[in-house]
Amino acid sequence: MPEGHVVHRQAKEITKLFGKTTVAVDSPQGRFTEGASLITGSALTKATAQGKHLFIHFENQLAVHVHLGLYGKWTFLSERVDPVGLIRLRITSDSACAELRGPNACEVITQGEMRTILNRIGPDPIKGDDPSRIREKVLASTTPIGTLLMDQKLYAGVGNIYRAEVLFRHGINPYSQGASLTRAQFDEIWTDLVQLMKRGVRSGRIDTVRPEHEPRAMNRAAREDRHGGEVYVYRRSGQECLVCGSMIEQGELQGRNLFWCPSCQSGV
DNA sequence: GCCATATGGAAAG
DNA sequence: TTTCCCTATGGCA
Repeated sequence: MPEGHVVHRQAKEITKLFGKTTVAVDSPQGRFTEGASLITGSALTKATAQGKHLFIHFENQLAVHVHLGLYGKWTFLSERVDPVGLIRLRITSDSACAELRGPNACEVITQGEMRTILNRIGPDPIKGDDPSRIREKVLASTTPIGTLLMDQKLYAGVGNIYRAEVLFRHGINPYSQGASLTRAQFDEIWTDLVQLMKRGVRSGRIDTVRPEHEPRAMNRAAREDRHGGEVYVYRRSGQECLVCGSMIEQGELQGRNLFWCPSCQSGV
């Protein structure tokens, strides 16, 4: 259940474990048996990520496109073991084994199909992409910024946690229209996402609390939640804001949980 | 055992 | 805007 930073880590891990290796691919669950037959025996060259999409490239020019969705999960092992649960895709080499459960998407695609997918995904802060092509769209939009941030055609890799946290860090109300932001605010948000998400790639967790608020945040995340990081508002509704002490609020936007501080994020 | 929940996204209406 | 799909887990009987 990752946001973009985790997918980038997984791409690196898969490349490290299996890059330039001829692997065996199978589907213990059975739903990817046909796809597996198209690539097993071909050398895995590398894995790459754009936003939350993962691509595992093979020497025969085919690739496996994986999107984890809400439930998907990779497990990396040093050797193949008896399958536990429903394993859609399994990659095995002499020295490693990767198991994939519950993905939203797991399919073999051609180079052309990969381009089609990449073309509909927006710039990715983690890759250092240029946000200029989405700046005017956001600044002209009557849609809430809290919705725009979750739109993968605009902000590739941003999920519910980064959305909530970056808006808090800039004092922006999630319901403010994109058009109500200044150009400077757009740029601040983007720059901050680049830093936060790159840090997430390095650490494997989402930490958004600034050093000066760190003492109040210490160990809260570990006690309160299991997403594995220290945050200001995500899943902290009903608790005190780490900055001003107000109660964090919870709402819903596009069917997803939304968290914000009504005091710190009262303005645009 | 049963139920609610989850860091998503696409299809259906 | 609602429904559906994918799977595992934790809380509660």
